[in-house]
Amino acid sequence: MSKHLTKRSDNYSKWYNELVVKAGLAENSAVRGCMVIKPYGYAIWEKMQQQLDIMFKETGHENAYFPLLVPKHLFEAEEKNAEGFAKECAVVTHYRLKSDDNDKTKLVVDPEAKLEEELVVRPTSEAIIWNTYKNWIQSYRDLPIKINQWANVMRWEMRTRLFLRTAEFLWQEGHTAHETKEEAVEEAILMNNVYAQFAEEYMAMPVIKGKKSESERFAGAEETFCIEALMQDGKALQAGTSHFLGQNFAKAFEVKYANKEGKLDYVWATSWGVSTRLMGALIMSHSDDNGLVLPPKLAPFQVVIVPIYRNQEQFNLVSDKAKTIQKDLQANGITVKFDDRDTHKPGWKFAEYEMKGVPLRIAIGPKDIEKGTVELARRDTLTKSFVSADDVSGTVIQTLEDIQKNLYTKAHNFTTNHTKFIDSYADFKAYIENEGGFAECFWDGSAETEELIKKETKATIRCIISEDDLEGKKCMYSNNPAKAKVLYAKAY
RNA sequence: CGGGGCGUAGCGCAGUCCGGUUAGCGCACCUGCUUUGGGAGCAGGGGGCCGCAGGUUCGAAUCCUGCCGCCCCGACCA
Repeated sequence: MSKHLTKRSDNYSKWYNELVVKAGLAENSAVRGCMVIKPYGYAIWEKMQQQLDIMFKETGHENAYFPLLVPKHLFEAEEKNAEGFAKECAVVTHYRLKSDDNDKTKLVVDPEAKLEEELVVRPTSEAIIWNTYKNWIQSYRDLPIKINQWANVMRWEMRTRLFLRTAEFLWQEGHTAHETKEEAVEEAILMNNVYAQFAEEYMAMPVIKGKKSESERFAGAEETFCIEALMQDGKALQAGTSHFLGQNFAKAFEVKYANKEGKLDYVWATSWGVSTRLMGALIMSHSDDNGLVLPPKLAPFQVVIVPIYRNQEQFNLVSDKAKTIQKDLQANGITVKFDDRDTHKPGWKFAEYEMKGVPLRIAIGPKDIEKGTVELARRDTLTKSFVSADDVSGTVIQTLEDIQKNLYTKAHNFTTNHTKFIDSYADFKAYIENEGGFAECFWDGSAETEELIKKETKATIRCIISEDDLEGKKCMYSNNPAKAKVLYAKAY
């Protein structure tokens, strides 16, 4: 492993790519656009999953699993959804290989084994799920259905980047069915709020909640709610989306229920998801030129203990102390790794855990044993202090809380400092070009304005913040009466 | 799919223009000794179908042709 990471100020994108690899989170694989998520990276994803799963269950959802492959006729049933995803679908056309007649060591697709109907590798699961819900729903007594699935999906993207955009990615997708429009809208908003809460409390990442403009909406949705986060390079990252699907899928799949009056009606739907892209968001929100910085609530281990010693006798002494502290911390619910490997030196370990973003490091050496102290090093501030070995747990618990808060505060200040209200297009262009960040602006609600601004500046409407109090407000671009206050930014 | 670049050890690269001993360097790896409070030092060692397939030549990593793959910039996107 090389010693240094490219600096963010030199090349942000290179910094990110190197960081993901050097911190042991993920790497590119032999499959185009698909990544291998390595154990340390997967451990973070598991932490995210565990917490989200708890939150989904608290809001009344159950997990289930639907097939990876979707028959083409089902996939095309909801027109807009099909059209939106058609360009990036992997398709299974055959079910068998055979050895090549010209070269027995090679395999070729057996032309005899062509499928009568192609199977689409799911880019999202609405189709297969709604086709299933059709069989599950007859009466209002069958509603609501609130299901989540943890799965992989595939979207054949042109250009991929580890975690931010890969051809295959892991995510969760919630799919719910409701009696009324109001209930479905409420559900979509609720889940967007759950995402926002997760981002802020666990990822320590401030987000802006809003809804998408029509052009940025999910294919097949009536309304898309989203959370947007600002990365350190001033670009926005869509961190989660929650869709109110209206009756579009119910109509496409003929999902009707008998209501309390005995009349048949189409059900109302939502879907919502967050993906391994959250890993990218987490990495970019807090990390620095020394490597990853993780919030304590999502770190695979919150504390690492590094022993320092010259000989076996010292090691035994230090190791005893370390194990006592480790047990005590574990008893307090803190995850601790004691790195007693003799194959690497302390300095190497310090650098390594800094790269991996472990929130707190405890070093214990002969001097500490003498003085009854340990050295405590914070990853977020890179500061070190000596604390009494008698109450390490108390100090650690307090410090971990501080770190979690500090990361949020830092990110929040960054977002606030890089969010500007702008009402002149000239200022807007200069801001997007030179500073980067969120721009709050009034918008006339037209797709033309949106499109032109995108063409001229590469900034897009990340979300609509509000549609109230627009009396006398003018669109920054067209000067026409404003229909909404929106957030613009260049996006990932 | 348009424009640019690159394929040489696990990783990062030099060598290619101008063909010529045994293909080299850094990191990593292995062995030994000394080390261990911020990525240790010295000594020794292992590892290459030079992207693939043809061609030119006495001789090809180097020249020619074709193919494949990857990266970057655009269009597309959670």
